[in-house]
Amino acid sequence: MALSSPPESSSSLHHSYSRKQKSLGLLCTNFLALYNREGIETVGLDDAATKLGVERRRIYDIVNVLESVGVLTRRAKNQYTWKGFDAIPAALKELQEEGAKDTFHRFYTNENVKVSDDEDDDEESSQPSSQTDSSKAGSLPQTSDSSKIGWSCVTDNRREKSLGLLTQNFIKLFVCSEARIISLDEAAKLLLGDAHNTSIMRTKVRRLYDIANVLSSMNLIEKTHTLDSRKPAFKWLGYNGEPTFTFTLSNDLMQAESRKRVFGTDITNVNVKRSKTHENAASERTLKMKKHAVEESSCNKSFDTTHESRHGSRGYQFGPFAPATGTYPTATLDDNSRRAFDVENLVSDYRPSYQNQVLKDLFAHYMDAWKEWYSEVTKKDPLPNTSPHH
DNA sequence: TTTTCCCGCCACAAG
DNA sequence: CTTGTGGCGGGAAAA
Repeated sequence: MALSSPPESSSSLHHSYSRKQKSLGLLCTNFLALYNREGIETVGLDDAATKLGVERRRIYDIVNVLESVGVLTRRAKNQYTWKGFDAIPAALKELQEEGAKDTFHRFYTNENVKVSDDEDDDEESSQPSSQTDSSKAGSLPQTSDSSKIGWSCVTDNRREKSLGLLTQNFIKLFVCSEARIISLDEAAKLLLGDAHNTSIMRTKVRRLYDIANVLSSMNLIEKTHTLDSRKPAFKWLGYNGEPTFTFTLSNDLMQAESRKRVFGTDITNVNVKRSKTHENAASERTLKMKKHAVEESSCNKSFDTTHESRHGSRGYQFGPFAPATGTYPTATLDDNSRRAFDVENLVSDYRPSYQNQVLKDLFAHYMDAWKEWYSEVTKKDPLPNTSPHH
């Protein structure tokens, strides 16, 4: 047993295609690592797709939900403005107010999810002003709607059918109710208010999975289980700060990232395609870092006492998604720490993840910080390095 | 088996 | 027309 990792069957045969390395959540994490640093002000979709080695389509998914939370704003075709995590609080507040306004009176109880059967979400209701679009119009008395706070969700027309709105509505569920934990099934049902059409709901849930994954990588929510610890569900974390990688790395990484980027040659990210691909050789035994079992519950709670959202200053401060409110009935469970998860993906090179020089460099910095953090948390350092911290 | 959810077809809006 | 955006759901990996 060389590598920790999955409980896969016996001999590790060709590690074929793995969905985990293609997940939206991971992609989002990388996206954030790439753009969440001072100095960034615009992000181009092509640029992102190229650097991250994915198709455009996926970038749209991420960008749409990030925009729903204010981290990004569409500026023009193919171009977005980076607002950063600092824009989240305001966006959240806005959602809350907005949600409280319209028909979003959901009464939840700590132990019982009660939902009235009447209609529900779709926050566009509000003023029943029949806005029969087009056809001249000339002078409309109450035109109003001149976006007050940047992106407003009203004013939207046909096309705006999902993802962005779904994300906002999903967040409203948390932010406008007492519910701290909601399963996607419940969310889908609530955000649908109707549909028992399995088909409709199935699709909705698929979208929610996508959204939940990127929201998770931002640490706005966390995967857990319902109170009766049965069905998987998500817990609202709010804006506690850290987006996965919070430390700022030195300049050399910046440099690395801005290394030449030519159009014709995209990164080597091949499409392993899904299917039982035989997998190309590439089995180079290189790094084989043994991942210490972090399960030592020791590392949990620690940086919780003072959660200032001021990230950016160097230093580690990983936010291991930690069970801040440590309410895990039975410890253990799938504690796939985002962090450990990422480490594993980045370290193993027998499988190409979203590669790029950027990530390699990022990983190096990340490892250093991790070592430091590790030795501090568990008074024993994994290596001769001793952190000077008291 | 069920749950999670990636992939990419293809509709439709912009150039 | 071509290109940019993104619904939508099949079906395969993961649990």
